[in-house]
Amino acid sequence: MANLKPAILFQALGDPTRREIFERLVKGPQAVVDLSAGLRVSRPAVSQHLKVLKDAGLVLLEQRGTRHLYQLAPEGVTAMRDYLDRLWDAALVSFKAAAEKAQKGEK
Amino acid sequence: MANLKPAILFQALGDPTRREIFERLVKGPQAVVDLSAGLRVSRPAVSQHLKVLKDAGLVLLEQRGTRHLYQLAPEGVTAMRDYLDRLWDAALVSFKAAAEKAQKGEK
DNA sequence: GCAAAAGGTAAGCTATAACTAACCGTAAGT
DNA sequence: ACTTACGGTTAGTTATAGCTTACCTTTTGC
Repeated sequence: MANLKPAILFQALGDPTRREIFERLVKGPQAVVDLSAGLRVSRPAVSQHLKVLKDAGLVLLEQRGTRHLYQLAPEGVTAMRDYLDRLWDAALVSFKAAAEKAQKGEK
Repeated sequence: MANLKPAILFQALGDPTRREIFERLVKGPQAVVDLSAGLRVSRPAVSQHLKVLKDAGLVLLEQRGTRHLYQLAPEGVTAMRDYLDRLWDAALVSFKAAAEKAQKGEK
């Protein structure tokens, strides 16, 4: 299935249009037509962006007849949050280590 | 100062090299020379990336003589986490709303 | 005062990401 | 069966992000 690798996730949300699509899906599942209405890019462009988001694991697809309903993928969001959390923790650790080292050095 | 707007933040971390630089700074403050050693891009490239990260508010600069020490900017990381948290909460809300609506509809 | 070290900036090149236009497939309605 | 709605895919174009090379400034050490 999806990678859920930070590299792919951040790159996917790095594009403004893609992030706008992503944010619109917060309100609930939406079809491609509804999404492209209100966006200043063509419908094929939206399709391409959705493919990127789906491959990244940020979005899920449910086909209802001809309508393709896209919605947020919880795992994608949590994966990014986890990444930032781990990063943050690691930063705190090395910050503490540096502080203690400085203490010893001053003694 | 820094924008701390999601658009800028995600775009900054969207680039692989930039994310690698960012992750290296987790271990603590580092100078440009040290950063570019081990990266397969030139030092000017690293400088340019650091400028982007700094403008985005993800990185702080402290000049010590000729050495420019870069370190993580806590606000940048927390800004991204907050963004994802809010997004997540909003998604939960609309999910609940949709579920209740479906309930009523089935009654 | 001069050389070396560190790093930012400018100019120019290149790869690629994002877009549109055109096309095709499929499901639903009449 | 024919038509309409919906949406994915391809081909081709263009803007730009990222890179290197070259250059300049500033600080430090001798």
